[in-house]
Amino acid sequence: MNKSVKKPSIKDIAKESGVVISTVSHVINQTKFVSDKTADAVKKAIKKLNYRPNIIARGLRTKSTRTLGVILPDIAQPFFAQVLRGIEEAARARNYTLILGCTFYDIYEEERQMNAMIDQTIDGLMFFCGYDSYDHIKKAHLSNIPVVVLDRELKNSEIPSVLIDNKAAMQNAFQYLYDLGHRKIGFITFPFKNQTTIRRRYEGYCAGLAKNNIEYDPDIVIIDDLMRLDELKATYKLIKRRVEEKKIATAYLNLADFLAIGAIHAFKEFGLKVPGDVSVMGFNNEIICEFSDPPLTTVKQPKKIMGATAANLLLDIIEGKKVENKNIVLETEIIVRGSTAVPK
Amino acid sequence: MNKSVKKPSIKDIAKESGVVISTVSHVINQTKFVSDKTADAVKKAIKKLNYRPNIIARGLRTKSTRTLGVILPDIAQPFFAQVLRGIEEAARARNYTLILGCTFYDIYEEERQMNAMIDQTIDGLMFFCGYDSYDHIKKAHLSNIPVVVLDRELKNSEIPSVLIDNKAAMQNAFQYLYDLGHRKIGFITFPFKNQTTIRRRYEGYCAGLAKNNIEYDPDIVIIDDLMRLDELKATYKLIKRRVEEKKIATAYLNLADFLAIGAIHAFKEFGLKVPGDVSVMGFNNEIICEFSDPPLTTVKQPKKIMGATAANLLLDIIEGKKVENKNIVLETEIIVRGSTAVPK
DNA sequence: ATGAAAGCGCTAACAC
DNA sequence: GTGTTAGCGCTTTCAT
Repeated sequence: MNKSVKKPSIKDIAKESGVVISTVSHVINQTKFVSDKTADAVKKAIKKLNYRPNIIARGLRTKSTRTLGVILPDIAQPFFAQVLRGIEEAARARNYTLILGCTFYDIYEEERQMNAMIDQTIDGLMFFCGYDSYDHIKKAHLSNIPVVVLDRELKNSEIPSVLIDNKAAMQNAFQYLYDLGHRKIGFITFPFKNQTTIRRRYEGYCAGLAKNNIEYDPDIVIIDDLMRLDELKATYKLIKRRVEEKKIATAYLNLADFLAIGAIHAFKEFGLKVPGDVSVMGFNNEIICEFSDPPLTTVKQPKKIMGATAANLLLDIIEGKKVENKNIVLETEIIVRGSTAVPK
Repeated sequence: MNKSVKKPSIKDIAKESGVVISTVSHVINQTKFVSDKTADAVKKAIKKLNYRPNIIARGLRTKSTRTLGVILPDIAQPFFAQVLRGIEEAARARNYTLILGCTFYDIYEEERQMNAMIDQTIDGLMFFCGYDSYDHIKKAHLSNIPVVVLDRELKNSEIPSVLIDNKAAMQNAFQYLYDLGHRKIGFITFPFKNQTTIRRRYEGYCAGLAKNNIEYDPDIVIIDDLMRLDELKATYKLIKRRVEEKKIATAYLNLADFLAIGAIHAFKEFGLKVPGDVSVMGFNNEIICEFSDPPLTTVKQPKKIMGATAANLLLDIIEGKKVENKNIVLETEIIVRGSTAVPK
């Protein structure tokens, strides 16, 4: 039916070029000197049979597959997708392939997939944790498989990490609004039980209050799990109540851009002008910020750079390069667009 | 320094449990009956030494790695991320792992990465093509590696595919606007040289015109490469000119949601009300549609289902199941939100 | 400069 | 029901 031929192996090349397989191996890997004449013959045979070495077999010998594992909660979230893009480019530039696993914020999946990847003898692992449970990561690290954690820092451990200073970034955002003249600054977030990244941003908000001697006002802090990406309505309801009760700040910081945009929708719906009546600020600088009306002022995370930095750090470790700093903190930046202004 | 021990192999388990390695293999793979007693001993040893089989070695023997390759242009685009999510879930449910490659619309990368994956002896390959060049895919298919193509159909080939009917979907969208009362319906798109998916949508627009006996009016068709995701300004400029020249339709279909949202921004900027003065319709039903102001009426593609369908199709083929339909066309649906209305 | 051969960890055919 | 063994495709040590 199909004239498809078995993939040629190193043996076939040896036979074709009249040498022995180890010689073929040496010309492929340039691991020993081979005379030009034989080398040419081998190369010709390789081309002729369209031979490419079997990475699996090589991996079995060398214990390296030039493959990196990436575990993250949900590829459909733009933040992860962007970071992954940075990882992908960096890995590719150094000739590594990526294996991807999504955990959907399931801690058991995290561990299960990690083990599955280790079974594949990946050369290293990059981790976005869904929650603050790190035992499995520490286990991997202890059994000598190189790990880099993203977007989180594992205190009191030797585990390398790449992240931003979420607290400082949010405090800067607070200060930006304060310096604009705002004194009633609110905060909108998910709950942060067991999720350090979220908690750190909240701490940044609180630090901003403290620094400027403003008292914490629960009326203008919305902490609710209902405001999921697909639950714009919940955000409406939460904000509607505050508007009706006139418990509204002159400006709101948000855990993330899409929360901010949900809030903007709600404010507009209830007759408040953005930024005229209320300023709104996001976090992450997703593409969506530019498409919002008004465009969203936000805190920019260097997402692609974060990915590339982590990948290169991991590869440096794998390749035994000397790395001076294993806990890299990247800079953030406030991107001013149209959703913030001086208060009335 | 580190007390880390070599990973146990099947030999270690054999020794520990006092049997021979093939027996261990049989209890692991349940490939032959083993007496309860020995099986228990083996299982105990496995647990004790925390043994997990080396997938690489197994792959070398069995020619199967339970790994699927996915090649797509850019993971940071929500459409691909969503489809990938469907792939991931389906693959995981059937105990397969994913390898990911991004090509960034580089046709050489497509082929390079495909080959790299085949070297890894993946069990099958899923492909989003950046352009209409399929030779490398056909080559893979001919050398018997199972392939499924997404979002595109390879006419006159045996290659399985999963996609929507882009032409019909866009024509339906046209009809929706027509039935609303619109007679001047415009179209905004990227150029579609060598990109079938885009061209099919354009054809759907034209078919809608033809079906309703409306003449093609170049004044209200915008075909331009400048309107990239990060180029909101280009969209402004393109639309501004039309507004100034009063060459504006009462409704616009768009190749994709973000183009539609860019258009909405521009229209609003130039004093036109959406949907009062002009209706706007997107394509894809990204999350962003809900966050737009007004929320965007659009054509929904079943993205996760597309991914899952493709993954299951591929796995059925790999596992030798009988599949009746290798070219699956999924249904689309018009999602009505606030950006469309009857014309004034 | 090239060849022979062991062995990575596993599966599967075959023998007992 | 369990054991023996060949071999997947490759790298690498050692001989020549």
